[in-house]
Amino acid sequence: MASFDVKRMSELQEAQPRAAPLRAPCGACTVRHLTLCATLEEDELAEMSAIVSSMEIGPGEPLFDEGEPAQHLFNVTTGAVKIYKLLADGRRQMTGFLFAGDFLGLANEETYAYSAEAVTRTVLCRFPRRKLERLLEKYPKMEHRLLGMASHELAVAQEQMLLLGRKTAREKIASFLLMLSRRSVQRGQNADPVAVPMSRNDIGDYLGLTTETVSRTFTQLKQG
Amino acid sequence: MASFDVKRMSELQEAQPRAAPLRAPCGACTVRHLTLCATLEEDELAEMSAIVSSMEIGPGEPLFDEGEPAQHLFNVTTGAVKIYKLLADGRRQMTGFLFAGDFLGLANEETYAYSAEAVTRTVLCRFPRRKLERLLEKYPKMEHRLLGMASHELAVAQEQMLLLGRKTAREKIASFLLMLSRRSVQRGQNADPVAVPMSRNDIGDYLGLTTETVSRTFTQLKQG
DNA sequence: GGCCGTCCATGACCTACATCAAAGGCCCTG
DNA sequence: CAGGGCCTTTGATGTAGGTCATGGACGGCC
Repeated sequence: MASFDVKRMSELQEAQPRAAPLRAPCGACTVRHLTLCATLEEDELAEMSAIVSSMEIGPGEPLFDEGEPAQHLFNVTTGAVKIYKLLADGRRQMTGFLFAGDFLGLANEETYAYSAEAVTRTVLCRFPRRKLERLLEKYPKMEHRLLGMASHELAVAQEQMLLLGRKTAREKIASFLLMLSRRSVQRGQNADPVAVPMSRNDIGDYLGLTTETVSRTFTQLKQG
Repeated sequence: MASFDVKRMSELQEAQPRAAPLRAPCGACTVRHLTLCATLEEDELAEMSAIVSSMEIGPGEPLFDEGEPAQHLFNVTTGAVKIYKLLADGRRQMTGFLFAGDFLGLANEETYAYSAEAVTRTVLCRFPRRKLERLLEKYPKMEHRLLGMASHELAVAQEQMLLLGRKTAREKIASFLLMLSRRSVQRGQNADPVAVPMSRNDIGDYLGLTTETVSRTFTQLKQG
């Protein structure tokens, strides 16, 4: 993990006893305004509470794998998750890093289109897919919200394609750090000494670079 | 344009007098089953007809530019459209090629997140954004359908990130041809001598390669 | 406290693809 | 039908970033 002191601190803060899946008190949710649940009234929130459960996973633990039946959807409460796709020979492409408030598991096929795994200790809300779908049917404004989130994701994905296809290593790293900084601010944290919770290897697989190039470019940017 | 005879033929077929925007007879739409409108009943379709207009643009003509106010959404009826993002110095990344049945213009910001331009002579349905949004509000199943389409787009985008970040030039070209072939079949056309309506340059900007590398790899694949 | 595994940094070298250059084909237009 | 653009192909050469190898720092574990 390493890197910036900020990180060490936030990690300590997050430490808490591992608990069995637990009914989540959605009313007290700190990231609700960022998520799917932002649109809900008091009583609707209760219906969400009824189908959601909370779970926690540690660094490196898988959430689900590409190709697996998509039975749950998730919402990150605290921590960070990476999502990625693999080629047969092991080459890997991260397609995103997700933080508090981000949603994952959306799939219109019956199986997940990518794998997901915790970067740091992570707490998530878990929704059974069928039950959530029934709720979406009942409350179109939730589906509307979800469409907004999906089309935002789509814009982010296009920006990432621009990065992967056309930017130099320096530009990739710079864009990456700026992205982290912006997200950090969004969540009310420091913008400048930004926490970089993921490994060089993960970053490389996100930016279409090797570990070595990431490392070299970091030191180059620190100096220059 | 060039390439396969198939192409020349389809181009001739498509030739037709340029007409002013026209009320479209949605009932007769040949690509409806592929689109947003697939879910609609007779009377709902009439409401769509009431807000849609048809338009036609020729090869190279812009549909809209990144950053422009997003006032319309579009559905491709015949032809092909490319969508792309630019860097300040002119580097370009195609983020997609769209064919009959594909939807574009979705934006949760007030402006388009990418530019769009015709590859071949193209006919589209055009929906005023506000009016379509009102219709979506009225018919949640349309919004549901749209969410399905968006999440499909998202899966495609992730596949493309894998390609851009981790595949070799050969693999990129091969994947590209397979994608064209699959889409062609979806639309009831030939799978094998597949039509390649876009230029080497466009393909390069789609795959994160230069024109020269695309050309070389094509000849290499033809031989090997 | 010593051992191991993982991460990070850095150097030496290599290669896939970019860049630069030139020439032929096709289409349009005067 | 001659001339100019644009697209494509192909060759020669350059280089950003990959690959391979080494060593040091840190952390977990017996």
